[in-house]
Amino acid sequence: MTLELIDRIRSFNRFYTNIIGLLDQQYLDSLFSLTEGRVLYEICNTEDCSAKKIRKRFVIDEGYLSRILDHFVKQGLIKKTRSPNDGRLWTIMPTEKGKREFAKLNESSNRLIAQMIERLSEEEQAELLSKMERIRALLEKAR
Amino acid sequence: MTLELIDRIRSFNRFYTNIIGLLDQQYLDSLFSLTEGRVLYEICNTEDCSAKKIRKRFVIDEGYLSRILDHFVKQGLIKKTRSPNDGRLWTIMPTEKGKREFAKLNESSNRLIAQMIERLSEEEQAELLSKMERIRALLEKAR
DNA sequence: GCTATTACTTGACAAAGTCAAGTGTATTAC
DNA sequence: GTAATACACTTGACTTTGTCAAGTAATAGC
Repeated sequence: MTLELIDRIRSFNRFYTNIIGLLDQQYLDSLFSLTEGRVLYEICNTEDCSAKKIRKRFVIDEGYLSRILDHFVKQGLIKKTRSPNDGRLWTIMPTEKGKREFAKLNESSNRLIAQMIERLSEEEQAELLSKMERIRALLEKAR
Repeated sequence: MTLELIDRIRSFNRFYTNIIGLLDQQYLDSLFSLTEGRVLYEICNTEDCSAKKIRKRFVIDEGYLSRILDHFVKQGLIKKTRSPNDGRLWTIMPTEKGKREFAKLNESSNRLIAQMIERLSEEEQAELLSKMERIRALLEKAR
């Protein structure tokens, strides 16, 4: 394996870290931190969501997550109910307000991505996506 | 522009955020935070480096950067000298120790990337890189 | 039923990042 | 030339974000 190859992959990683950083700046204007946004995303996109399931999706300290969820409850964004099957688990459901806030965040993320690619032709946009998905397939295969 | 396209790009972004997150965990074992590592990288890879130049490479609070540099000086990783041309600027140079520490960090990053792709064939590795570089070209063009 | 494990919570703390005012140097406008 | 302005960086005060470990309550394994 050449160092050249690795260096260039790392260069891409720095580049893409910046891209993600730019996109994440939207959170500065929102009510949410980046991590809170990610948590809300999982809550709104996971069947029978629980803290346990969220922690399977990405690395986050248990206590920190607990506090974020607590904060969401206080803001009226989610409801927690004890799971009927297993009393240690809490089932987490977004409230109507939670769904609305998530939809807002979602739209603003969509707008940003749209801006990011608006100057590309349709062909180029399709090419971009197909390359992304190929990268993902390769990296997942390599795990 | 279809929503489907945007959704799938966002899905890639979440995926790649996790990849970068995994790679960044190496910093937990090192003497540096992620941001410090990035700053040290720029110092070791920029001609006539200054705080101003670092801030052109990525978004970082001026005061925060100043403190990181101060910390590096105290650790003996860098030397700051007033620029002869413009007394407002400080020229930042890594010391021998700074270069060594950076080399360590660098090697451990290289190892991680090597691990990440070791199960791919040479052809697949080359394909991965070429797709990354095409993505970068497209996104830079679109700016 | 006793022990161990699991899911989550809480307290204390540290790290990371932000904001605004402050210092010294350079540039611009007259 | 000098007064006003801009620039590069520093410092103080602060908030946000994240971590660690001990604690509570429920379940699982024997």
